[in-house]
Amino acid sequence: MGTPEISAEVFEAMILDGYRFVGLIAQPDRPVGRKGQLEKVPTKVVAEKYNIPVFQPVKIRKEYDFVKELRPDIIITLAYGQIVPQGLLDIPQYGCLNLHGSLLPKYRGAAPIQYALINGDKVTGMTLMEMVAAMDAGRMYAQKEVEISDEDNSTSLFKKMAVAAKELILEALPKYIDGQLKGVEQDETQVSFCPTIKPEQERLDLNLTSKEILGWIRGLSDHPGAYFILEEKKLKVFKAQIINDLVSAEVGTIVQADKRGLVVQLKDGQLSLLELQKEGKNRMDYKSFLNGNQGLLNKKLD
RNA sequence: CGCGGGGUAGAGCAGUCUGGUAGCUCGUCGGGCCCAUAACCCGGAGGUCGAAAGUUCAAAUCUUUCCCCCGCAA
Repeated sequence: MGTPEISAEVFEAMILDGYRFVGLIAQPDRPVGRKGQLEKVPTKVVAEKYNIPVFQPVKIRKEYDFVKELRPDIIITLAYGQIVPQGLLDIPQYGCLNLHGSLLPKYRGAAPIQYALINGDKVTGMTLMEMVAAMDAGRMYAQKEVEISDEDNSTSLFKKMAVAAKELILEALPKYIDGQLKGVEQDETQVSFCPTIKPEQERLDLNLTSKEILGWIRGLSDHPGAYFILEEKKLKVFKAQIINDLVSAEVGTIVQADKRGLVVQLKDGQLSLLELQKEGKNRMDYKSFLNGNQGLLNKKLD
């Protein structure tokens, strides 16, 4: 069970490693883009390539009887996107395993990879765990750490996590089936959550510290992108760098706008904006942006 | 028929309302200045103005149709 690109990668790696799938469960295809055309979810593309049956129930909570007929030995889940009901968890004889994008018990929930960046973590990882009714609360069978570099953003970290997820499942699944993995209960005192990021959270809050703002920029880049407001319009920032801890102007003021950089004052330092996109325009580097947007010095972002 | 912005030199933009010599910033090439430079000065190259049709003496600009890109919403 899985839906987005990272799920598709791991799915295909398992197929190529010799695992036989009796079916794929994914979220329904959704209209994408301005034309509202339906686009196949990434895992579905892989499933069709290998002639694996695809199931896309609108509400898995109610529609899961078909799974009994598939007679799966085990169910593997990665970023499916719906809560899986107990009735479904009870079907496979070897149970249900979930690949989660954090080092549990930290970051239970929908957006663990983004939150690792938002919080400026240096390390995160994938956890292979038992699925239970409570979200991401089951026993842990194996983990694989992933280092986060300063250059990482959401896109690059997802790629690293996909690699880790492939390695983890291919190493650990045979051991699990042989009963070699005992599983460890999660330390409930260390649990933290990372709910879905809402659209209003994509707007950068000038009350935050420079590190926190940089975290949001990295966590939301390349998609959907975090933004400031400049002259009533959204100004997305995809890449930025903290250049010093000076405070020489009011927070939000553009203190430099020339070929050396486009720099905004934050409450505890100055942030150089490197890749931007104004509403209705293409994404570009700061030099191009400044060529077409002159006179920005001393203006304010909100 | 969901709402909105846009397509002009390699890049980013102005010019379109009010038709009349193709403009700005940057890059690039050549030269100069300097101990030196991403700084400064001088000069050059580089455009079928997204496409097609129409109106006009004359269209980047007005009319019509089409193509493509982006933001929002889903």
